[in-house]
Amino acid sequence: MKGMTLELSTHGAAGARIAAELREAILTGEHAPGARIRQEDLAGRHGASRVPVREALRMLEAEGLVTLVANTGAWVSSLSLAECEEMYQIRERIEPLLLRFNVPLMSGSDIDALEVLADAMERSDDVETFLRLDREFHLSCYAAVETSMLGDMVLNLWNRTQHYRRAFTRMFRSEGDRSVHHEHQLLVSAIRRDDADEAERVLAGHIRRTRLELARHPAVFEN
Amino acid sequence: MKGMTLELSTHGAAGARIAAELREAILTGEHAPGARIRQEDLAGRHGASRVPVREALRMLEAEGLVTLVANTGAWVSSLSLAECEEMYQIRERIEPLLLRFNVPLMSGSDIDALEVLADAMERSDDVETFLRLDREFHLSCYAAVETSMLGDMVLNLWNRTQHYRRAFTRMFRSEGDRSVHHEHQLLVSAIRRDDADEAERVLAGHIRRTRLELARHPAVFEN
DNA sequence: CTAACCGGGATTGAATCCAATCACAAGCAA
DNA sequence: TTGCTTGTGATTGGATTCAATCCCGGTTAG
Repeated sequence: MKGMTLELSTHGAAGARIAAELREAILTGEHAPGARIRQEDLAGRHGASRVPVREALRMLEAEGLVTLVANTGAWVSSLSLAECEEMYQIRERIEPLLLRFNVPLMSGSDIDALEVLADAMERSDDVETFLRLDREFHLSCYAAVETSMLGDMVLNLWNRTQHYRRAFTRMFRSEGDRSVHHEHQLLVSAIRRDDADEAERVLAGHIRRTRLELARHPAVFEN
Repeated sequence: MKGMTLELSTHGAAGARIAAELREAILTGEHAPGARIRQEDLAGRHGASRVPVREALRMLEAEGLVTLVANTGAWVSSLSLAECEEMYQIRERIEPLLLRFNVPLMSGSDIDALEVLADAMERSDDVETFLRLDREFHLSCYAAVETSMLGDMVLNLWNRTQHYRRAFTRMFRSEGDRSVHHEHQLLVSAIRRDDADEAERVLAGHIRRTRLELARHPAVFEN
């Protein structure tokens, strides 16, 4: 009876916990690309030693969120416009596939929830809620299929480009782009009709248009 | 003059070095899927302590080559047939894209080298050389574009499925499949004509056919 | 005979300690 | 002033040490 299963014995998860919090801090923008990450800081902040901190940094490096240089330090990764475009091109190829896997698995209420998200997003004016709803909308399109490596890859691509999506939205959202919402509606409609082919086409076009829009605003990647 | 730049100051690279050797041991089949990996063993084998060993394991876990369970241990990752098929479907979508990036960058001698590989592969009878040449042929199709994350993703997919490609070849190569060589020739020909669209189509079909062939032989994934 | 229950050995996880490297500023020479 | 050198403090890399957990026997009660 000494197991204490209640507090889910936190031994053996320190690295993962630190990685999760640092990942969150990067995704929320609390740590911007290029920011230096000091091992001692992180260790202190989490009440741990530097050993699990270094494991966490290795994990985030593998995810591409952190860049490590031997004997020198760790920084939040940055992307050039070319790299970001490459990621969008990859997304354009694989997200439709993931969507195809999901379409036949989604229930009516799943799709209703999707529509609610799309509507809420259309009405949102705050940048952060817009970003949060957009992310949730798209990831919800892929939530029906249980853990798959394709899902992990897509999530990772979203994470690595998150900062630039935020920067873009902050700078150019005022030039309001209605077609995003239109495409989201088309996507929901195709999913509801169980038309995977059409859903794939709409999603690919949506990502492609977003990429072209981004390429038209290289200022997002300055400094 | 104490710098000793000759022996490229090995400090700060122990984890990476161990990871590279373990990765190689997994890819060559020296460590099969399911095999237990003990930290102390690896540490002893490389004359290092367990700290860099654990970093190496984290890296390989992120690559999907190793599976870690907290407080329990590390094993060489295995794949189910379904997971392997998923990876082939992903490859079918993204390798043509990577090929498209490369086609316009390849020189005449690059393409000649490709043809030499295809011919050598056709004449090979040993399983290991067949595998090595097949891998080299395909990866050479992507070698012109410098380091890109798409290239990393593709390489990773090849690595994770390497063992099952070997198992398949060992079991069923006798039922000799000529269309592989035919498709390789078609691919070289399309690249030489600088026809990226056709190269994409041929490659996607090639990967797709390989996947279907694999799915027809689930015995590869037993045990 | 079966199944639950210890307990020791093996193994992993994390903290501490020491070594190696780097960034940077002060000093020096041209 | 400008550029190079040098030494010192800050920071990371790796080894050692200690703690927590798990695996797997044997043991014992039912």
